[in-house]
Amino acid sequence: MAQQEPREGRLRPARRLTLTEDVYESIKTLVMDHILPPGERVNIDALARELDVSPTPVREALARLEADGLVRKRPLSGYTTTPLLSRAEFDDLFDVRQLLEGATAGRAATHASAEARQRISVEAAASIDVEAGDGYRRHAAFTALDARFHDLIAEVSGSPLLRDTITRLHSHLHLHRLYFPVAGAPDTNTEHQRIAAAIVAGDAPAATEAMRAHLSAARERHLPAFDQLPTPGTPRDSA
Amino acid sequence: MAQQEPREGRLRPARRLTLTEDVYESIKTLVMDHILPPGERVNIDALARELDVSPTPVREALARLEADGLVRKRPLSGYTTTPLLSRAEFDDLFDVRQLLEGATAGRAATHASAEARQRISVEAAASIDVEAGDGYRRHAAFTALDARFHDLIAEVSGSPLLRDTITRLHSHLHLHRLYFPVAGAPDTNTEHQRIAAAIVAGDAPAATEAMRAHLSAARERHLPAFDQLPTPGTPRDSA
DNA sequence: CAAAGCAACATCCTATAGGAAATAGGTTCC
DNA sequence: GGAACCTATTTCCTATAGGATGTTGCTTTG
Repeated sequence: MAQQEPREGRLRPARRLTLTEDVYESIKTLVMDHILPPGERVNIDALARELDVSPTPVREALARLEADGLVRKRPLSGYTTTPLLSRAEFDDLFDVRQLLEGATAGRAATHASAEARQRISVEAAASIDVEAGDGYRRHAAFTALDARFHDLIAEVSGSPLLRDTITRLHSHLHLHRLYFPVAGAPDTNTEHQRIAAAIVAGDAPAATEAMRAHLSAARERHLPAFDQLPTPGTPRDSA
Repeated sequence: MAQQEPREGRLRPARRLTLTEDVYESIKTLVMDHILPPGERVNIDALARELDVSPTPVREALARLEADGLVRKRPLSGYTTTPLLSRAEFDDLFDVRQLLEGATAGRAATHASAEARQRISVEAAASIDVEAGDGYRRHAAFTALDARFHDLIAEVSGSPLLRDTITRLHSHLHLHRLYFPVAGAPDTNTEHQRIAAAIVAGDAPAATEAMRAHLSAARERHLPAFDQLPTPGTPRDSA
């Protein structure tokens, strides 16, 4: 576990309405940031002690996270964090992203309000100031910005179902290797601006194509992560 | 006291490995079959008594169902079953289905094994014997058959992620009005066979188009359900 | 007669305890 | 020396009890 705070400091910042909700967000962050390593066993009691709550809300939060695909539950053996994406799963993910997000970009170009187009344009332009910060911090900021841009387009597409589906997919993306050098930030910004321009211009086919090209390029940028680190596939999936 | 003997009639047929899993399936069936009406409050204790288990596994199952979108949880007010789909949500659902399932049909046509094509062909042909049975029984059988056909194509498409996504969508479809006269069974069979033929022939564009046309027709067939019954939108969503 | 305030109720949420199963380690036998 | 068996520990899973909160119905007042 290796969590520094022994007892007094709580992980969750402020009580929301229900404790379970807070625990859910806390564990989700733990998994997303790989503080709980992928493929690792998750001890319910230990986690409950760590968060200073009873096992019950932890169990409930874990059940939700299982449906989200962030943890797995083997019937009589407890929970484990979902293993890292294999090369095949990663390719599959980006295939589906191209399909879904290409559609959202096209829909956004077709029927989006003027105010929405403005927001997209601003968001794409704001991608510049990511240069600040260093290392992990910089990477986290970049990832968050990218996620926000894609989610914004999904929101504007006018299909709540499509947006939810894509959001779910993005959670899976975080199961990818988080700590690999992100070299293509400038390229990403350029591609984002191309997409934004097509949407603002109302050119649906161009927006779709720009999005698909962006995702294709992003896939290529992520690819080296599979060669330079050990255990490319599922580390300890003994099921 | 842990292994309680079968008291009265139990809802779940046979213990799987974990009690929570059984409870999850039981509640899911209850919601799918509208035994728990859409938009209705779900009492945890009452449900636990009904299933003859403690509230804990019920709570855990409900958490999973919430992630599935079958129930909603209002922070300090308990769980409610998801309201019936509104017209807009229904249209949205079929838009996304056309996008996703059109893709699966095309992919199936492109790269599916000979054995898989055979299975699809058989499944499409087997759609005939639905004529037996009466009323609810017949409708349930037809729905199950339709779901199996679509799932089979998704499975053969070679994209696990796409298949999972579609499966999740189909759960939402069951939130639609379950008890409306299904008049277009023969049409459905014909359309299914057209799709199957295109996949067997390896014609991806034709398979995609056939699937999209099928879903478009199915949408039209379902449409009257919105006119002949009360509360077309969200009945009691006071959030 | 309507609206606001109050009180009782029902329900959810959290905590704790005990039983059952699987895993891991050591020992014994081949 | 290796493999299988047995035992002990750890962990999960289920059940029950108590505190806190939202909701509902009734009464009272304008």
